[in-house]
Amino acid sequence: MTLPRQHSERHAEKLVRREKIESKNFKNIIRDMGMKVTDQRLLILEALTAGRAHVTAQEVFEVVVEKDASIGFATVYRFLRKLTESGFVNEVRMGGLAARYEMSSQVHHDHLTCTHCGKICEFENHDIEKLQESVAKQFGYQLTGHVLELYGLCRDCQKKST
Amino acid sequence: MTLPRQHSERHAEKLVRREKIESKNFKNIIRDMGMKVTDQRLLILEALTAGRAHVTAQEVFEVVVEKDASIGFATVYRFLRKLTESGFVNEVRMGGLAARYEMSSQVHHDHLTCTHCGKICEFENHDIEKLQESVAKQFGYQLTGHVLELYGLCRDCQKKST
DNA sequence: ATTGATATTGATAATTATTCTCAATTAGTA
DNA sequence: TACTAATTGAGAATAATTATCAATATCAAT
Repeated sequence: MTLPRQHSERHAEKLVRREKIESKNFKNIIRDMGMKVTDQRLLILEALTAGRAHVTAQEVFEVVVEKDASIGFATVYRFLRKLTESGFVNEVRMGGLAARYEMSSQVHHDHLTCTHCGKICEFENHDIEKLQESVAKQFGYQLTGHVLELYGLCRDCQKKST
Repeated sequence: MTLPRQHSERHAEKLVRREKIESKNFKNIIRDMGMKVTDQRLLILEALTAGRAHVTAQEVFEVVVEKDASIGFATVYRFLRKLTESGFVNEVRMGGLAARYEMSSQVHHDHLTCTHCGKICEFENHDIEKLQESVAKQFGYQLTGHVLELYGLCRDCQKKST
């Protein structure tokens, strides 16, 4: 299947422009962290943004090594840690499994999961967040993050189980 | 400091009685799991109940090895896993740190964990629980459970990292 | 552009927590 | 008491992550 030439050219142009913009943003992210901009770091950020969310360090490494066969996984681990510490990336850990990473979205949310069908609703509740802060303060902790997962039966599954 | 003889005798009696009762309960827990009762397993349960909550496998091992120098840490790990799978024990994991274990209590509580040293505080906040209920209701869910883990820097680690 | 101080890199060793293996021992039962 | 299957301890194996260090690349100042 071929597209009309004009269309395809415009498409290519757009891609190039977008790549430049992203690259610029990536560079700014790295500079914001007070670090030097390197090809390896740009590739890692690209992999995190382009691929699916919740990837392991190994998965990031496998994507990046395609474009730069000489990269070492220590570099990936190192940079992921820095990104996590700076808050640009979220680290999610489950059991004893490898940590998974995702670009932190600006929009914070928690999850409400149906224990029967697995449907997930995202929600955000400012009052809960404030109470969490106050609990942490009460114990002398400086809050840096939280995991709140609610489990229940969704409307559909409540009907079915009756 | 010495106590009046009578008192001290009664005290000793109580201790013995309690030990027997606990030992019986421990045996029942093990039998409920369909496993054989061994001295090692009784000692592990004793350590989990007597010591402070939220201990690592290594910490359990260190307590138990005092009473039975020949025990291997594989035995501790193995049994802790079984206890966790059977729900008699709760496993709490934070970051890449060692898992921590506690006897599952009837009293519900959430955790506030230090991301630096792994120290865990338990808390209970009725307001948060009520808000969770209302979020669930809002989405038409019938709430059955939740996980709330707060992460932060404890007072000590805040000082150290300055 | 060249240089130089310093950060970064890749390879590999080290570490940490946990699990696996297996021969010897032990608990529960017949 | 003897048998059978579960359990044990020691140490090897694994898996994820971090530390080490000499070689290289970045960036700021010239």
